[in-house]
Amino acid sequence: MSATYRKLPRSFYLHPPLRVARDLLGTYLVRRVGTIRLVGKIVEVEAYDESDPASHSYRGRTRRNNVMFWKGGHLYVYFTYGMHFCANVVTGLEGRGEAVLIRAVEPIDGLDVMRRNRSREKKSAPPVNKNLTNGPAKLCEAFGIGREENGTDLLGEEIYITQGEEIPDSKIARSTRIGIRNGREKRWRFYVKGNGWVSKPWL
DNA sequence: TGGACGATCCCCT
DNA sequence: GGGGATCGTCCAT
Repeated sequence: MSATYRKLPRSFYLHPPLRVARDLLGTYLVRRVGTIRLVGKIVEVEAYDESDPASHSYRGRTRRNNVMFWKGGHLYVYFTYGMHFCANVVTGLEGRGEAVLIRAVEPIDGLDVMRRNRSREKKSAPPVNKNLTNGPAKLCEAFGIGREENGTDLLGEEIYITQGEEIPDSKIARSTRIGIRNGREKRWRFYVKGNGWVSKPWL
């Protein structure tokens, strides 16, 4: 791969979640399973930290949220609503309880496998069905991310993030976060303006 | 030990 | 636009 697509170094993740959230927009999430390579451009994210009543880490470290307290650059995957998984990028130093939820990606490579993984998806409108990856649980299903991927080191070979497209500030929108009660006033959601895979472009 | 609820999605009306 | 699916986690009893 060219220099443009270099894997993000550990140092990228060792910053507060608001900064990492913004910087993640335009980067490429990569999943490798054998010879298969799935790639999606990150277009929507949300930040969470330990002082934040909406965060899983708010009430301290537990078995469920343990990975959130690891050092930046790991994947925190949680199970919710009895049937869905969501993936977060852990940020900051060891012990801080910070993460960035990946809410949407634009499919770049491996779309046939993503469609197969999203088996419940019935209608497929050409050229690409945005329904494939325009939500946090949808993209996990498309990328085959579940319980077993919790704690994955993003500097490894299985799941990682590379540099991608530079998104200028003028193309970044900011809003309150989706689907939470406590801490709903915080505008800690970031997304790429006009991108067709953003989950709720009107918010 | 039990019950309420959740960083969601999909189908039905 | 609304509700059901479905279960791990947390907190109150």
